[in-house]
Amino acid sequence: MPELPEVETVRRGLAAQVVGRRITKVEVGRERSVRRTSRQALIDGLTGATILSAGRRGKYLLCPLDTGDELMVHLRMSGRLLVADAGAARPPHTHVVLHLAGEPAQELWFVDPRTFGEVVVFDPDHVAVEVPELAKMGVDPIADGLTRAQFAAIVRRRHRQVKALLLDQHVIAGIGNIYCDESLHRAHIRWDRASDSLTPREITRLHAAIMGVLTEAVEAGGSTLADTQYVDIEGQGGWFQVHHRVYDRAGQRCITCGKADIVRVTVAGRGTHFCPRCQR
DNA sequence: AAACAAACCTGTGCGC
DNA sequence: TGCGCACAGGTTTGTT
Repeated sequence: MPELPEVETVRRGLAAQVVGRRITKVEVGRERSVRRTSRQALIDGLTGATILSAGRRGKYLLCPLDTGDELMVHLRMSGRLLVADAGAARPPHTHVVLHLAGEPAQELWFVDPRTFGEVVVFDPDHVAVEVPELAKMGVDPIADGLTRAQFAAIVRRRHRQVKALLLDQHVIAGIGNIYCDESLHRAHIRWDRASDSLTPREITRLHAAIMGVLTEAVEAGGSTLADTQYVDIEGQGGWFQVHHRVYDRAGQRCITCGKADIVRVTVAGRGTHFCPRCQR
């Protein structure tokens, strides 16, 4: 579910509400959410620790602790982080609860119906062993910055369908299905173009589209679809979905050209939305 | 190297 | 109203 803009919105919520607070107690309901290590490892690693900051790399949330360890949360498809007053009724599928010291006492809930997401505490000195994908992650367009020259090198160096390339977290970190389709539409490029066939002008357009879409989506607090699955740490939805031009608009008239209908195809199991007239 | 299918799970929305 | 199927913001693994 959440892509870079949604995870960044959650990160900002953590920075505003959770950073600086001490974790007084940890509850783990469903062990699957902490499967990378164990229930006990999470409890031992977090109890008594203070959260020093809230960072993000791609779709990974990373919070250094005063113990020297680091808290990592990945929301995957259906994960949510919510802050609530201590003792408040918890929603279904609340698998991890961190009790936060302070006035008022609050709780940070990890809620995840599909249980693809995970919570883990790791030692950053052993990141390559404990969270190996972090070491292999590509450039984050917002956190790291991504210049046109860097982007040009990335697309020219490989021969891949451009959609698959944009979704590959080892290459560029943070773009998911929504923002991929929206960026390709904004750049007027079809999903199945070979990355090394893009002209310099197309590379310029696509780079600008990615940076623009992601930046605007972060400013909008991300996208909350009809199922209202994604919400920020206070339970509020984002509103970038009102700017979607292709995602989830199959069969509807293209807003850009006004002359063709949005087409949806399945590529590698992912719904792919585009305008056959605008994108070539 | 690149592309696809399946796997991991639960919930929802749709057609019948 | 109920049933069964398709599908969902992600990532990994195995197979062509």
